[in-house]
Amino acid sequence: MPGTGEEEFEQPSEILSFLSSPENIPQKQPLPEPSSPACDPPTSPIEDPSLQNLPCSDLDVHTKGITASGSTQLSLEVKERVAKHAVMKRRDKVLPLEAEHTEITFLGRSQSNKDPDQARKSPSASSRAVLPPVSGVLKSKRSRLSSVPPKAQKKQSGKKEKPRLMTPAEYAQQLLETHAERYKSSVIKFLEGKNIFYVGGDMQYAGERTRGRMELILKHGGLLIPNFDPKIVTHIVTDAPKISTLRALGYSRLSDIPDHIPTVKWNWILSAIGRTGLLGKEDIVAKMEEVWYYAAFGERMEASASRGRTLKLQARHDTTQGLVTPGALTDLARSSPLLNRDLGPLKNQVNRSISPQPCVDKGKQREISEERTGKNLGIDPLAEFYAEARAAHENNWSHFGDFDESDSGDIEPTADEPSPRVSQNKQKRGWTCDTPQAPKSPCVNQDILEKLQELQELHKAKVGDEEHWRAYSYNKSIRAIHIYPKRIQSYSEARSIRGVGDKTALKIKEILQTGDLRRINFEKTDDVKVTRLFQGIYGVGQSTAFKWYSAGCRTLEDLRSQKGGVRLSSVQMIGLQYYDDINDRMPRSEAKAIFELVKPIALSFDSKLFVEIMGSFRRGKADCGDIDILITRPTDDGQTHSGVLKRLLAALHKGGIITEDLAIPENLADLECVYRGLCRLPSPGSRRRRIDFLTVPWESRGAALLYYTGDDIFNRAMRLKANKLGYSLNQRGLFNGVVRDVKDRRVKLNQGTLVASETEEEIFRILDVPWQEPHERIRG
DNA sequence: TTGCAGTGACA
DNA sequence: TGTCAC
DNA sequence: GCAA
Ligand SMILES: O=c1ccn([C@H]2C[C@H](O)[C@@H](COP(=O)(O)OP(=O)(O)OP(=O)(O)O)O2)c(=O)[nH]1
Ligand SMILES: [Mg+2]
Repeated sequence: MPGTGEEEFEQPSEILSFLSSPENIPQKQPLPEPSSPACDPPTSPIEDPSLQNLPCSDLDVHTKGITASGSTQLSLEVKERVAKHAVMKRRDKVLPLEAEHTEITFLGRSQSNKDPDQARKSPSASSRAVLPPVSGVLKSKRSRLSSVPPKAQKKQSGKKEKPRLMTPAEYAQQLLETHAERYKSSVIKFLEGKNIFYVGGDMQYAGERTRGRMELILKHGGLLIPNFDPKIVTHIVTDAPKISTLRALGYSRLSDIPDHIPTVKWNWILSAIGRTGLLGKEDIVAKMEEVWYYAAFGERMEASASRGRTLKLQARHDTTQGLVTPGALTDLARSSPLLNRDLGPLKNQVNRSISPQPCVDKGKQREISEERTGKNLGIDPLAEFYAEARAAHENNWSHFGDFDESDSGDIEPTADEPSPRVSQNKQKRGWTCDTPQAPKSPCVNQDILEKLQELQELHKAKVGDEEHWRAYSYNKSIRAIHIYPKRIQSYSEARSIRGVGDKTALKIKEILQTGDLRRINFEKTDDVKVTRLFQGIYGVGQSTAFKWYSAGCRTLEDLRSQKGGVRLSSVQMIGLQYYDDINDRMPRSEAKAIFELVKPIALSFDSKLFVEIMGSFRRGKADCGDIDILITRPTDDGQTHSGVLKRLLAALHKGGIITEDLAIPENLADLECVYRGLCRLPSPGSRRRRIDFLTVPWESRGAALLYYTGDDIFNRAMRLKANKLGYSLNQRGLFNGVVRDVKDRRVKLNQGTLVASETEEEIFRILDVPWQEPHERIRG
């Protein structure tokens, strides 16, 4: 519809001012504009190249207006919060955008600015992760049985010149006998009086990590107990999995460990060491009393908590594993003796020697695990700590100020100004204003990213809170690594990146050393594959998928034939019927074409309607998983958009554009409602596409725009930041003073008072998030 | 140990 | 309420 | 899984 653009341009002032908020001004796209010309001739008949840019002067005027009025409006309190938050703005920010954008539309007017390679990009996290099972299936076989990839073997044989092999107990003994004296040094002996039994990852031999740690224990005044004796030992320090730890202790159950002996992780000591620079011995020792915080096993938390802490962790495990069918099935399918699969690669190692693996000789196993944890940079058991300290000083990429997990920081694409500290070391990464460029998809750590992404997808497909958050966490690690400028070289370097913890760092190390990540194949079991297939059906999630799997279904055909008596809801039937279509992403041009059919119809009902296409389209993505359309209308003339959706849907049904309904708003007359359905271009051979309508009251348009533009991860990050600042953000607005139910959060007792909702920038500004164009709001 | 966004539709 | 989706 |  070439006409639309023109028409909109002449909108009356109120609309104009709404539209001219920065997000709607055609961007002059300073984008990287990667070479490749081959791409994306916008095939849409609607695409009209003749519609050119607006003069950008609007932008300045508008922005000025906003800031002026804004500053007077900000309450002191708010300012303070913002100022406080500004601290974390100093982080080094990088524009995370995938150089993806093709065009930014302005009410039909468009400016195309094609970008080639977006299409190849991995699907955004928001898209339903239904990778065609093929990819998984094909790859999966590979090294399931050969647990030591060739590369690894080569490596080890080449570079290991290990000192004499000793068991941990032997080494501890030796230390006690020969070296104890040398630790009279000036370090704070916060371990004085503590008798520690240390369990490393490997019971057979004391690896370099184990040795280093034992020395540290002694160095800080601890007494190492070579052989566990409950009458002597006061603390058990272990990073090993439950089973190994128990074996080392000679117990068969965690509950056999006497209650007076806290069982803690190495972190317990590590963080105490970390405090030596800051606190005196007293304080450190006091801190160390909070032993539960470092409890090695959730089940034992109570025991460690002599100071009356209680726990829910056990319960949590119970509930997740208590989902009988799925849980049991998965575990059975694994035929692994280990029920707790959360222990990461380290445990994986141990596991291998136990589980029905076409086993590998013990020696090799050991070397791998040693190698992973030590060597390279990491011989030093303090490596982690150094890395952290270093990070805090010279490396602004990671741990920064002591500001919470600044997910909020992630919201910001790049620092508006280089913080002084930042500008010095890291000028390489085109700073501040200078860098409209995403880390290229062939990122230096690409191999790592791919592996982690795969793992993330696998976890996403599983049931249970645990898996859910694990996937969430992977997302963060992945983004952090993606942004990280250098090739990661070691465990400690990985560890120094905010968002990469112990488990992930170990995985990275494995990838670096072996080029592979066994955890992937370990997780990629049959049930996960099938389950992912099922979850590709619209309306089917983890729960249903696992239910069907337990009912014996394995293929879509099984479902069609109701094998095992499974029943599909009507929505799921539609989802199944159009499985391929729905899981396909449409080219941007098609989204546009459909939209351009819809919009005029809506406008024909009421020319003052605001009808825009949102979601990935507005973010400029080259392909869209669906079409998201926002409808609202100014109320200055006393009218509203109430009822238009109903009429619009009727018309679209009639015109054969909408073909199926998936969810119909409760009350079509409300100003705010949501519709979901399927649609198609009325041309032969066209595929079904998902389409969503969202109508909102005019006053909510800013918040709605923000919400509906996404991406989802960006939204969550933004909302998280809002919370941290004491606000609450949703699709209707930004609210202040929301009181939440203590214990059992999430529940709001109070709706709060509206702070902002009419424009996007207002919300950005109050939250002190630098303005970002839709195409910059990509975090998936 | 806790929290990790916040909502609507549907069965 | 749990499940799924945005 | 990560951070606090
Ligand atoms: O969990 C979610 C999912 C979506 N959204 C918002 C952001 C998103 O951009 C918008 C539209 O959702 P959709 O699922 O269509 O995602 P998209 O960003 O448009 O990507 P796709 O191309 O897959 O449609 O709704 C959320 O806030 N949270
Ligand atoms: Mg979408």
